[in-house]
Amino acid sequence: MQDPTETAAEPNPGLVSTAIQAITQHIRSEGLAAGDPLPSEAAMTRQLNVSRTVVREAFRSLSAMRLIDMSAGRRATVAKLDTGAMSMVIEHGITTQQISVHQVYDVRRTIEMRTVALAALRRTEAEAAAIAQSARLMRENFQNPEIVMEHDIAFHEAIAAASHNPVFSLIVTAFSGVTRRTWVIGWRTRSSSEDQLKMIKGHEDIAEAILKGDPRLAVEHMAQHFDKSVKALLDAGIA
Amino acid sequence: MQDPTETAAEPNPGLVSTAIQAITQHIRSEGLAAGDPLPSEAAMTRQLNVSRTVVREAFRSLSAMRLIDMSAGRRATVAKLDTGAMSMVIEHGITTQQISVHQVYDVRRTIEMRTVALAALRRTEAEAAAIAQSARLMRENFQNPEIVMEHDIAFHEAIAAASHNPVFSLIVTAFSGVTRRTWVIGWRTRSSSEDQLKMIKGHEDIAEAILKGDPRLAVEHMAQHFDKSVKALLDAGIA
DNA sequence: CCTCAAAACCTGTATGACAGGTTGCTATAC
DNA sequence: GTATAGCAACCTGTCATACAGGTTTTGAGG
Repeated sequence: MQDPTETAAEPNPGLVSTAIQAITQHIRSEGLAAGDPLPSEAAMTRQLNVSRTVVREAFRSLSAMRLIDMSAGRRATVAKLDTGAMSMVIEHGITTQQISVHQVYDVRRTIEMRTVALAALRRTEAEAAAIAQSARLMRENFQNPEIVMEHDIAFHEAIAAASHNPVFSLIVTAFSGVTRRTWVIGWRTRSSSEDQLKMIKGHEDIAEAILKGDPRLAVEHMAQHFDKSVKALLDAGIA
Repeated sequence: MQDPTETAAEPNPGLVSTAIQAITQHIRSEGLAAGDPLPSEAAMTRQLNVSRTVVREAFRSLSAMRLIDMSAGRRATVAKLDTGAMSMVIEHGITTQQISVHQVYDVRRTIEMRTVALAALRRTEAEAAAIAQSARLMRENFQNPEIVMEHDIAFHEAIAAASHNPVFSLIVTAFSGVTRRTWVIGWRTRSSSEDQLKMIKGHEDIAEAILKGDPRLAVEHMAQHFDKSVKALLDAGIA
């Protein structure tokens, strides 16, 4: 906040940053959509009058953020919306202890209270079925934590998808990485199978409310689910 | 979901992806915090037994996501949490028409209904003052839309900061770019100065509720604010 | 018109070179 | 003994070139 170089762009733009901007600008001005091809590195090299090294680092940077897709031999293409970069930012915040798991859960709760309501209102039959399916698979595999976790994650992502707002999906999916790192901890604090099955029951309740198209009920069950999950993490000592 | 190469890592890892993982892994395993230095490119080159080109593209990619800071002559350092990458993802979604402004506003509304409540509960005196200050500056400059907009953005970011959850700040700030592109449109639909001042009054109401520490009232005013903003955008034909 | 192989083009990676910035050490001056 | 100036070592930024291997285009031959 005090350092102007912090808030403003870069003090020294640097050729690579310039190239990155040129590429994104190209996407914008040409009105490119997902899947459309971008200029080749050679073309960009001529246009910007810089070395291929610079252009390549720019392309690679955009690829790392999953804004473009690169593969050998083919020209880069505009990418479909993807969580890649967001996940990495969140992970980075966690591993460098700039954000806590608890804080992520608070955001998740806020968002999923909304996605579950929207899902109840907007879900297609297929989406309702997919959500219920994930819940069912959790129960069927409840002796194998790893598998239960994956279905749990799929469950929440399916609800986000059923909200029909890709921005919600984006954020929920970005948090999945964190979930993968902490889920088992929460599971273990549910010492008895009874507790574990009760937690799975919570998911089934949510799925049922979505199927019935009852947003109020869905929100209520989701709130309970999160309260229990957060409590489990707190009990395990996760700040 | 159907394509395994989509969810799993890359089909062909690629040396650069490997290097990126190695660097993030280094941060994790060494427990580095923001500001700590990373190995030099030369060191990484030796460790991974790849060319400097590859290592460099990896560093540059992480720099583009703002996970690390690079500058000439100095070794790269672990970066403070920054919105950079998230903003770019959102912008990319908007410009390639994979998400709509309306969808972003729906997410903003969801999140800011929460941040405003948390701010009312947790804000320090200084934070409450900063929020009120932004609202005041909006009124003082209300003839200059550009300036009003910047204070509007600062207002919402200040509220997010006062929630004391950096993840909320991260997301709210990531949306600011979208706001900058659409704000003026909403402003123009408020044809009369009276309407414009009424909108500014809404901000002052929010600031006051936060100062009073009344989350319920704050949420109520925030809800009204968003309802009006979204209506203004809809009137202007923004989907 | 179809098929298939070569050519043209593209990205992935490696190597070497040099400019310019940063840091730390050392030798000199005080 | 201490402070300082300057040099050496190291580091990143950019460029040029080369070649391997994948992809698309083209054109010749059937």
